[in-house]
Amino acid sequence: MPHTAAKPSARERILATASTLFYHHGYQAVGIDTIVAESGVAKMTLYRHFPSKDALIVAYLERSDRLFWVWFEEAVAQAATAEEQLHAVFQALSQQANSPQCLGCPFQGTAAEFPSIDHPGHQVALQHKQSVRQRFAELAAAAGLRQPEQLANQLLLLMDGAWTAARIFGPNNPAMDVTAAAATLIAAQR
Amino acid sequence: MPHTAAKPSARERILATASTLFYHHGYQAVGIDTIVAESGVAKMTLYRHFPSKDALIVAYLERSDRLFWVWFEEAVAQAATAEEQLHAVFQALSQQANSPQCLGCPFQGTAAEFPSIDHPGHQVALQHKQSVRQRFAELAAAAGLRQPEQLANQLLLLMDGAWTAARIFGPNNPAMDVTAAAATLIAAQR
Amino acid sequence: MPHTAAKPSARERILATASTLFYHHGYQAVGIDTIVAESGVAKMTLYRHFPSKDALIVAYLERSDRLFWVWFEEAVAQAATAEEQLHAVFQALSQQANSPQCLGCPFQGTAAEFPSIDHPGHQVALQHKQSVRQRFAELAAAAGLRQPEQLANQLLLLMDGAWTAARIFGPNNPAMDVTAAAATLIAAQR
Amino acid sequence: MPHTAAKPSARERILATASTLFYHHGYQAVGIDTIVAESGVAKMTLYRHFPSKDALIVAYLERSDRLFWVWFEEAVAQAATAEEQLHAVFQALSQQANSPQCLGCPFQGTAAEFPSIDHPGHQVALQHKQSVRQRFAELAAAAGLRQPEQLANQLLLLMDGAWTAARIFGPNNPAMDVTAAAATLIAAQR
DNA sequence: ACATACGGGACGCCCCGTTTAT
DNA sequence: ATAAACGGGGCGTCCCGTATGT
Repeated sequence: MPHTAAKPSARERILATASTLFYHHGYQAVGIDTIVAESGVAKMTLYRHFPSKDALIVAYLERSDRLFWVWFEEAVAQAATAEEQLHAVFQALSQQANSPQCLGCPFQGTAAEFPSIDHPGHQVALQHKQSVRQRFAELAAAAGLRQPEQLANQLLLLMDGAWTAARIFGPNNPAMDVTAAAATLIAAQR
Repeated sequence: MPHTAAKPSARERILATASTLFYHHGYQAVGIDTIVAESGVAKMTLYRHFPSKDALIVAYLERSDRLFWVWFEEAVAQAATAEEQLHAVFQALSQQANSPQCLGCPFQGTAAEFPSIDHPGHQVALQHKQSVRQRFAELAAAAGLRQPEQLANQLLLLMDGAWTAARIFGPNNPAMDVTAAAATLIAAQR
Repeated sequence: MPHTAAKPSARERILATASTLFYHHGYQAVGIDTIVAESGVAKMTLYRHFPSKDALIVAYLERSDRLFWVWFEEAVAQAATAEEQLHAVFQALSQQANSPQCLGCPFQGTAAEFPSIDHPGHQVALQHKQSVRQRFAELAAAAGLRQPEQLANQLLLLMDGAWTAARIFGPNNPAMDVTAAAATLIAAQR
Repeated sequence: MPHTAAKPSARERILATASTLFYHHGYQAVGIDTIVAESGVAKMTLYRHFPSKDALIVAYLERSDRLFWVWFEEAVAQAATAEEQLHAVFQALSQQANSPQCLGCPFQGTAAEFPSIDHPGHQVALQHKQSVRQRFAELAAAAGLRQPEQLANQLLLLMDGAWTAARIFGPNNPAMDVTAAAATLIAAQR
């Protein structure tokens, strides 16, 4: 049964609308009513698919996580060796963080609006960052670098610094030098 | 008997209370009534000193900026040469970002809750980050390093990455390796 | 089973509650929050039905006007000739003004709390009194009395004096003699 | 020691200012700050002379009572016999109630804004009205009329009706016929 | 599934009567 | 006497989640 894709399901419409709004304005600034109005569904429909606003936020974050890894592995796939793959990720990051539509990392915003580490949104953000760190460590180990765990930490710092720069500075921000910084840190572990 | 300011002024009490609350819970999660109740002043008193919540937020950010520079220059003052001063800053950062009470950088949270670059809070955050970047460039130039502007960008990325790690991970986070990363980037420009 | 409006609508509950509170305590002494709490509705519900407190006051006054005329015409209906109808009104007035739950005329209180003749509440009060005066004139003319306009003025003075007595004195007030006074004034125009 | 009257005492200035404001705008609509500003005294001075706003209201009402009786007895003094004195009072009333600056009876407004009969202001109003009723009864008895108590009640109703008309209608109101009405009621008791 | 309403609660900004400090 | 402070209250708005009616 081919999904004819002509009519996106209500759930997807809601999630897409909420994603855009959350990413651009934050969570508390976007009300349920706005999401309902912009996605053109009834409020009860939203609450049948997402039992609460927090659940919708978590769904948005999981979607963001999936999209992040698509982007990440796409960059990785363009290089052959593990070390080159690390460089490729930071080249992609430099481009992404300086593109006009980039507003930084959704998980940073989540941790900012929900500082309590117990909040479900914060938990998703934490797990996401841990996964990124681990993926960096995997690539560093595969590249035969000396201290893969320490390097993974340092690369994570660079990446989050780049996302922050994108958020605060807008385009043409300090993240333009993140590729060189990553290269320096990687080279130091060779 | 010197009356050594035994009773802090109402303005300072309000600002101190608001600072703690804003830093721990964000802006939209903290209501004026809560600030009024916790600081033990009347609502009218608050509104005489700060004409709006936004003005109070800006005052909090300016205070945060002052405290940041006190912290920064204290670290700088403990080293002799400019290059050592850069190292000192990142040693202090590593400590600070891994201390239990650290919740990251207030300006990052500000930019997250007020994504529009026109918002007064976002503007204060932007100027703060630009000042940090410039101070890094000054120190790098004074140290006779080769590309002070690029290095300043890279160090700013590291610093913001460390603040982000503190916010998301809590204590014992990847920022523990920020000192080594900074040292590597600095050494690469020698 | 006829569903005979078993559940009074929110609008009516609000208006009934507000009417009682306004009549007993005045306008400025009764807050929106009190009305909301006593009528058991949400504040937004109140503001959906009445866009402002002034609008609610006007609705209360219009309701009072309707109830006044129901009371007035009920008294009129108990007599046959126009002159007897005038007497009947003042008999009802004497009773009403001396009943324990009577607190006088709502429109007098309105004009007292909103002295400016331009205020919407004052305007409603003025129109109400003009209507009463006109109705007296109609009845006087129908009774074939000599100076119906002057008599209408005088009867209006008596009626408002009775309402004032009820308000200030409570039960057993000078309004007990209003019926005789009206009879004397009517007889003088025969 | 002749009081040179050049410098009215602070107390009198406050009371005069408050009287004008209370009479024109009511009690709850006039704030202490306004009275302080308009009378040009310090707030502490006001509170040294009047321990509370209610006390100031009572002082205003007592002053109004004194002025009322000056006005009343001035009218009485212009007639010889008791019956003519009653007529004179209502002639003065008709004039007063139709003068442009007349806003009705302060005691009616008091009873309207403070419906509870226990309120100190309401009490002053009640005693005032009782005194007027009694003075009418005295004059009626002195004139040898038949039912002085009933007549006093009726004349009080007329007077309060006239004050109400002045308040609600402004100038050119039904109180223009109050003299004739009083004359009719008096004649009926001759 | 849409649209509308509802209940409960919080919030922002403002004003008031009164007291205290300077 | 100037000025600030204080506790309490008020109005109008918003939001979340639920319950209607069609």
